[in-house]
Amino acid sequence: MFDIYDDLQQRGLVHQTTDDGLQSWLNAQPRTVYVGFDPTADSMHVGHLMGLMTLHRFQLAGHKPIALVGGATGMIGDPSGKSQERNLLSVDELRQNTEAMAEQMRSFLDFDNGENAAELVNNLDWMQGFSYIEFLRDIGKNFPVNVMMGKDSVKSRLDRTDSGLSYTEFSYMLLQAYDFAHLNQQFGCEIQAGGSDQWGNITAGIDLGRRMHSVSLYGLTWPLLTKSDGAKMGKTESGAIWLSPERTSPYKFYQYWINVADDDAGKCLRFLTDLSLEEIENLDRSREDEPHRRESQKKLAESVTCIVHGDSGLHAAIKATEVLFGAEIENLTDAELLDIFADVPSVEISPDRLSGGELSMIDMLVESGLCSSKGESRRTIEQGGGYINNRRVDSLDRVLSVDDLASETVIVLRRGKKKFALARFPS
RNA sequence: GGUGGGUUUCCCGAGCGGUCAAAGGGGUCAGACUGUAAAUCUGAUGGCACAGCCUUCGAAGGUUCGAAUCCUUCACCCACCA
Repeated sequence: MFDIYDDLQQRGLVHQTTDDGLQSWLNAQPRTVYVGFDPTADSMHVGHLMGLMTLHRFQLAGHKPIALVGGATGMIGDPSGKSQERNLLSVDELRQNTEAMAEQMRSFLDFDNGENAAELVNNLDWMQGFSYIEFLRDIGKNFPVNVMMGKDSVKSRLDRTDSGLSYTEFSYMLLQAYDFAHLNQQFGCEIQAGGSDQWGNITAGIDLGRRMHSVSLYGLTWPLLTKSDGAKMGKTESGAIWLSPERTSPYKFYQYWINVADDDAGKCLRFLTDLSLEEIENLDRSREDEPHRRESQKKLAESVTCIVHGDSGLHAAIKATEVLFGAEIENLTDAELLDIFADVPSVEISPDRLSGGELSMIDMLVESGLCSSKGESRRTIEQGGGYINNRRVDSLDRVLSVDDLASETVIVLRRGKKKFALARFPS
């Protein structure tokens, strides 16, 4: 067992705690900690990494982690940090999402290592048996509305004139609070961790535990992971970065971390990797002294991709990176190319047009979707932004031929630095 | 209800009878530099059969050799007065 509090503290992961004695309490004996995840989609995304890694660390330190998937709370929608009432998901969607997320947890937590094996629970299991009357009598009775009204998550919504807060969302914290009390009874769980926006819900659970069972519970929040420019980590113009390879390919996932700004790299390394503090400090120094080597980003991308996608996913991502950012592409097989460019859009074109010498680069860029009009295509080529197999096209009249095939039937097109498309000419 | 002002290309915003596909800025896209970064610099930025042609300036009509620019009607927005 190592000092988890000290570890979290040094990594900057302690935002708020409910008790100053938390550190010694944690070190006294193995404890059971829980973090909740709402099943809002059929995959988790980068935003969930903080919670997953926190549980992961607790487990490494010798404590018992419980990952709670909110099958029940997900039906309500947490108003914390949300500016608008949420749309309700269907029971069916929630069930699928819950299962998919549970599967993804396996990369982060060990569910069968005996002593402090992780537990996976779904609050729907204990919530669905409740009748409304029962819940009001047993649970609701313990919540003073005036206290609830004081919570930031509620207050901020009441202050808005453009979007209110439904009774349903207002009641959300009762459900989450009950989860904590319930896990305490069932698993002896005594501490709940969460993002800083969960503070209100966590303390509500602690209050409930004291009122219902006279137990002392603890809470811990981590800071929100944001970028130095204020934006949310894990969001790109094209949407969130997901953990599921179907939604975000390992290559894209890897690239996201490779491209993390220097200013954010240190934080990400501390929050999202298992690297020792000593290693991280070395990387900090490397970023300072030889930033061009980007050791931090490489290490970060490697580490995070590996835990999410495993060794094979990591290797695929690195291989793809080498090809995409390497020299001219040639002498590869279709299989290799299609694998590497798995998440690149592709168009299928009749091979006759290739052998007939009638397929111009101008048309090709438009047909592949890299350019939206011939004018744009023309411009791109004129400015040196059009590439075939990573080799720049220098003439507006360039016509594609069978000699341009990078593999049996594929030509790799590129616009600018990073936008690729595949043209396939199946025979 | 009355009187003025507005509606411009992705956004903001100039233009006020021909030299207007329409200044300038932002954004975006390419290029250079670089570290697959940031900053910076350069170029591009309606479509096409691209030294030319076609379609755009709230909508529909009209005046004129010619209109984003003038007139009429309609729609929406803003300001001031009731």
